[in-house]
Amino acid sequence: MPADEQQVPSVWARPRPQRRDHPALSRQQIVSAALQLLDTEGIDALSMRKLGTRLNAGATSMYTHVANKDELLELVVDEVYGEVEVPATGDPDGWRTAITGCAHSLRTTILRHPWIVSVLGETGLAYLGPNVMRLMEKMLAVFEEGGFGLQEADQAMNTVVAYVVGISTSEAATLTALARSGQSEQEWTQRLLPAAEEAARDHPRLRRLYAGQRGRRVREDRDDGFRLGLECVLEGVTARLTSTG
Amino acid sequence: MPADEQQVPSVWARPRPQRRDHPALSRQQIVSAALQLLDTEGIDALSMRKLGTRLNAGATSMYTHVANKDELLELVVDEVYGEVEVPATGDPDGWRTAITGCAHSLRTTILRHPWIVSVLGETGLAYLGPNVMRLMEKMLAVFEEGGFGLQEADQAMNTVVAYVVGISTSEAATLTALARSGQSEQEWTQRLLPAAEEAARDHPRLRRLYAGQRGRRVREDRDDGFRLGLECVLEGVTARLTSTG
DNA sequence: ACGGCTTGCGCACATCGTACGGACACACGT
DNA sequence: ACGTGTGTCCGTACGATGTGCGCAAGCCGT
Repeated sequence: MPADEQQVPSVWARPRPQRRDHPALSRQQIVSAALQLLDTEGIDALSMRKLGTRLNAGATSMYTHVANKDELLELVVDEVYGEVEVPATGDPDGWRTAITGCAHSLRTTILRHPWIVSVLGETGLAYLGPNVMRLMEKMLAVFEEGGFGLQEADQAMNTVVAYVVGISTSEAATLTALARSGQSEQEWTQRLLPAAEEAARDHPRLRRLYAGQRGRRVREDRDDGFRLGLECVLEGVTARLTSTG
Repeated sequence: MPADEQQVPSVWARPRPQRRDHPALSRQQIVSAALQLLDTEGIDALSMRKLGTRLNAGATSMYTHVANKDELLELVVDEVYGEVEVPATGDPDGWRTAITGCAHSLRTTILRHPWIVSVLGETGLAYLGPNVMRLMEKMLAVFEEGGFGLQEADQAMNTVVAYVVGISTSEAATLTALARSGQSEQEWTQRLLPAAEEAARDHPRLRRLYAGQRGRRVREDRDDGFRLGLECVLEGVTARLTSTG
């Protein structure tokens, strides 16, 4: 070993890359990094090793802060639910606009993190994360202030959320497929349309439907469809679950 | 032994374990075996190797009939959608009962194959499988016979399906978690309830809700909730998308 | 000074999807 | 009769994954 090894400190002499001045990793950091990785590269790209590298950490270092990958995903999902906004209601008639706002916020949140729908089927919504609890409580509050009883508020919430999640699942799957294809939405639909028309050969109604929307069905159409469907759901909820409806 | 023993020749005389008289594996066989494996052991248990073993085949033999695992999953999903029944409508007012029946069939189909919801987020509903196409066409037909225009029928179908898929996603996730825990539904909820109440500490409405359903929320309640929500959705669809509503 | 506690990490293992090339049985042109 | 495909099956191998285990190293109370 040379004497002047301090000049270019050899790996051995290095004063340990300041190890434990304070914990270099935290659960929150891990969750944030995972969220970012998921958003930029999709769900298939999330591996513990890659996540570790992002955090200048070893692959298995996360296991001191998180039990396993599934638990990490649950944490990230709850983090995402924290982004959903529930407008406050002023007057008793404001519940419908508040819930409408909440539904839109939920949808855009899901579409901002499209990978989430391939995790929902495993965690469900009933896993008791704090942000999910907060969201549910707020929605229940809105319905109650709107004159719903607790049971009816619960039923209404479940119905609305189911609709939003259902629509968003299908939309998010489309978004993911589109992102994976690397094409623009125009190219993608143009390339897919012949196959769709072929598959609809024996189905006249589907053929008419496709023909009617040749090249369309872009974001604005999906937004309108969502809005209209939501109005249907709220209409029915009003009619069946309130006395004033 | 009869003279025509060539019909059942001895094992040794048999002309090679009939290799290529006709292909030993078929796409349909593979899909069926995969479906059975998924139903009995869940989505994590589906690996190409295990599937091969089930079929007395090598691990990579399936790739002559199926491009890759994702494509296999798409095929299985379409197979499952083939189980959904759409009752026929006689009179123009029958659309609502027909769609109700279809919605129930869709839900029970999903709950019979709970793993499917963790695949829906990747394939979506718009992947053009023949059974999905047939299902959509039938639903559109029911709505059209009920007096809906094509656009309105499409909108109504999307709304109803979204609601059903949304509800079923959450229910299927619960079922999967329950199956993984290996406990009975009673044990499971009993064990989870303290955690739920703890998580609801700062959320009075959720606390009341949990208190009100101590130990309940079993299958009958979920069925009733689904039915009621579906009525809401159909009510709104009637009101907003038909002229007669 | 010393021993426990917490945090991070290198290594190893089992398992996964699947690319590749060979083997085998048939169909067919010559 | 004999090559020459052609379609089917599988043994092997490669890279990647989740994660259990044990060690190292700083920190803290004694």
